[in-house]
Amino acid sequence: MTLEDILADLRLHREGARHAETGMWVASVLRERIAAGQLAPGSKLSEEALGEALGVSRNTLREAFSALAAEHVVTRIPNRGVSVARPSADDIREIYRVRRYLEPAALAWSPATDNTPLRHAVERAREARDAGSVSGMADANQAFHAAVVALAGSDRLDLLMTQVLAEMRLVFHSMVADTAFHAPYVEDNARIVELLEAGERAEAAALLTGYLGRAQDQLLAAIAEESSVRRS
Amino acid sequence: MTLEDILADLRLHREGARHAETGMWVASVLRERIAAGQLAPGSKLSEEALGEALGVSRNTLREAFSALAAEHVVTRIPNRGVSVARPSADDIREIYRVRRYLEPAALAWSPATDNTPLRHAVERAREARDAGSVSGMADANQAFHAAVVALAGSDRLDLLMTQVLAEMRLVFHSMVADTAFHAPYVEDNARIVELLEAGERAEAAALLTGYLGRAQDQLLAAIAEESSVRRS
DNA sequence: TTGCCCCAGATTGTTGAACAATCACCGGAA
DNA sequence: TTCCGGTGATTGTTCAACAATCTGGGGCAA
Repeated sequence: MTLEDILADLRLHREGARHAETGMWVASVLRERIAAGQLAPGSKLSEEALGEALGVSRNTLREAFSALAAEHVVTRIPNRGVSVARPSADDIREIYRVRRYLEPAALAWSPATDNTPLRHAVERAREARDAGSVSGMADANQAFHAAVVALAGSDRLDLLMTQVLAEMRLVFHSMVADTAFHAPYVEDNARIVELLEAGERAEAAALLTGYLGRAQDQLLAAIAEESSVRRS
Repeated sequence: MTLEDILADLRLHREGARHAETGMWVASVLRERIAAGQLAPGSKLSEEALGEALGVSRNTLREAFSALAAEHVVTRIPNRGVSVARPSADDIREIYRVRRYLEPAALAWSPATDNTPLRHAVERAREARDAGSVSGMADANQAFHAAVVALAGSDRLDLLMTQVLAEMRLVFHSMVADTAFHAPYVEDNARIVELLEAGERAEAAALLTGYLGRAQDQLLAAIAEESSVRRS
């Protein structure tokens, strides 16, 4: 799908939401498109073209860009505009740095709460794996990790995790996704839920920490591969 | 100092910073004023008055407001404008929820690094305490907790902590600050550094967790007191 | 008097056009 | 080839206007 097609598609969304929060509405539309991979990492987002497509003024569009830039969904370079973020190796390291503190802490120190969301995510991941759906597995996995952080019951931490997971989606979009990457983690997640329900919080946290370290290394290797291919 | 004085003072700052990042410049000026307590919690920030005072258009000012609202420094109510945030009891609970996960995690799981910033903050706090400077103690304490999170080496977590601490300053501004509140924590912080240097990370984290819980309870009690006084 | 509706004034939300500043590209000179 | 300078395109910022919404108060009925 070319960028022209995307713009044409966006033109169809130009209904409601006039006045009061138009900027945020634009931001959510773009966020959605980027998360779905319709706007590939690195794509330049022209103010004029997008504004015309969404039926919104450049000023309002700019407000949306500011919000997305704060979320690292989009990269803004002064006088050169914004483009869909393309996470670097350093970005991946930073993402996992955040996750390696947030997720084990939530597992280890949260008050006992309902963890059906965790079990549900594991179940969905198994179904997706058995159906051979890569995107299904990725989605279920994201839901699992979001649920882990949600144990802490903090809106701020949930928001941070949401943003980090959105950036993770960008990472996946800029590399080839295959079943082999996601599959092993399905049962790791299941094991974490077991440990958590057995009250072995420290062990659950330790397992998760190790697993996040391995995932990071795998991604970094894949990214290195990818970029050397791109160079050749 | 009346709001009129503040505006007059701001008018003097209208030099440089034309083009390229004016919006962020305005945001930083406001952030500074709010952190210093010159703009009290609850103050309404009129677009027209502020824009005129800073010599900046309403559109640019709006961009600054968006940034500050994302940081919870300012509260934005649609069609009713923005005002300096006045943290509620729930906000305080949320702040401490974030801190009770972030800070112990940084203590417990960070790679061994240089912790002279921690020692330095403790030293500054002791000096401020001995000099009877409440604001000095508050500043040193904030520096200590920022340094704790900085152990993790994550820009994102640092940023989150910075925002949380900025909100803490607002909490202090909306209540009477006294020496008795800050003093006991000076030696607690010193003890945490000792434990950390002795390699007793888990103990350091546990001490911090308990201390944060107590601080939260104290603040909630103080806020309840304050608001009942305000009502009478 | 008390409570409610509705209206005018003020403020915010959004737009479109304009100009300044900066960048990317391209052709010519050494 | 490499460097330099101009030119067009895009972004950064301002301004003025209008639409939408809120606030406060006056009049009206109970």
